[in-house]
Amino acid sequence: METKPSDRRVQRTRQLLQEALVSLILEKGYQKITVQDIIDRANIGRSTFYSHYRDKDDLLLSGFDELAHDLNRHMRSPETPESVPGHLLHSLEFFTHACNNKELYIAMADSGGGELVFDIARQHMQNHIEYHLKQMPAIGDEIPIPVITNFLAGSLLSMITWWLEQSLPYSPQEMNDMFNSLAMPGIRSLISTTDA
Amino acid sequence: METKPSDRRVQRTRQLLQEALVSLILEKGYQKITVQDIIDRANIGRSTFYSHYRDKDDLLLSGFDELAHDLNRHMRSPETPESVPGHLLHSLEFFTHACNNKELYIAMADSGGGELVFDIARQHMQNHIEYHLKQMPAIGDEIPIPVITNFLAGSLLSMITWWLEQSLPYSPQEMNDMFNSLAMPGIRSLISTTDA
DNA sequence: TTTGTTATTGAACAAATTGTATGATTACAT
DNA sequence: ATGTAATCATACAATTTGTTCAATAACAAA
Repeated sequence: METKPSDRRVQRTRQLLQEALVSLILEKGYQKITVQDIIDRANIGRSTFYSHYRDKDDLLLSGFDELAHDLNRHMRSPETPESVPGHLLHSLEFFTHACNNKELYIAMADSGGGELVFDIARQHMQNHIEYHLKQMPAIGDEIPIPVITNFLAGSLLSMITWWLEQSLPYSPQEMNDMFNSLAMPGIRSLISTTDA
Repeated sequence: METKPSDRRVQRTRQLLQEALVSLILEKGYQKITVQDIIDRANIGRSTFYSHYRDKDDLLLSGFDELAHDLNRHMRSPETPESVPGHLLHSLEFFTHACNNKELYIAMADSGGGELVFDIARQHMQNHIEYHLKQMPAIGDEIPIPVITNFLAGSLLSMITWWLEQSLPYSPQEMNDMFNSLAMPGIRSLISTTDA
């Protein structure tokens, strides 16, 4: 894939807008940001903004999309073996990715953009988690899969958010270990041990 | 506490506004609601609205406050014994309260008001959970209390939200049982069993 | 350098929304 | 019947939004 020559200007414009948005979120929170604020900081014309994005929301979500794609790329790279004893979810990838892109993550998690982004983030996580759950040894049917999935995605998302708000007081590995210590015993207890 | 005679009109106005907001949230989502929408539906004058509430947010949060107070009242009523074997958190109260006030809860959890309300809801839950955690037999210090608290509040909140979005497919008791099956094993594993 | 294409600019614009201020009107207790 | 307090209706300036359009700038190809 070659980038067309004329695309460079476009890309530069989009990047300036994204950066402006992120810095503004960290300053005053997403809700209070106005389109005028964004284009002022980015030095971009008003009509140019609206030729690229429909909305303020559109701009935010496009940034989130890139982030999600990047995360997916890291997820698929099989650096981590499939079955580490206690770590069945590859949750470490979430923590490290959040750590490596903390400004973006903090901006996303911060007041305002929240709700919009969180719904999508939870959906991503649930897809990922569901995939791993299905690879696990037979899980009893006492608790429906969607409930388990939601439980794991919710607690993981909550821990990551807390971690970001606290300015990353622990390493990704430590956070992941704690998450697994808290969340996985409940999951393991569901695995049918009747065949042993 | 007697309600002053002139307060009745005030109360009626406030209630009309609250109800209008809730019904509008369920229709179009909080974000897209305008103050004009609210006062139109409630048949309340513009200036009256602003004499009661500073904002759209203010109106939303005032409704949430009432809900939280009501929940606290139920929490304190000692109908449920302090130490049910597997249920150390009184999490059942959350589920039943959500069930009894589902319209309000759904409106609160629904797209838009989310972020605002969720921060406060999580804070309430964390306070409650922290109280219960401190009453538990010595918990090892491998995992800091705030992490545990956040984990529990996050997963509980996530499960309640999911439950509401799915239109209450299970009973409060069932939901609570599932939550405890998933969340508590991780907590129990932290309790120092060295003294047995 | 010249030419043609495409992105960006700047300004102006209507529409909608916000929060405030005002005097008239209503509800209600005494 | 009277007085107080809440509500109403309307108007208002200030922001914000998203669109339009002609002028300008960037850039590739000739």
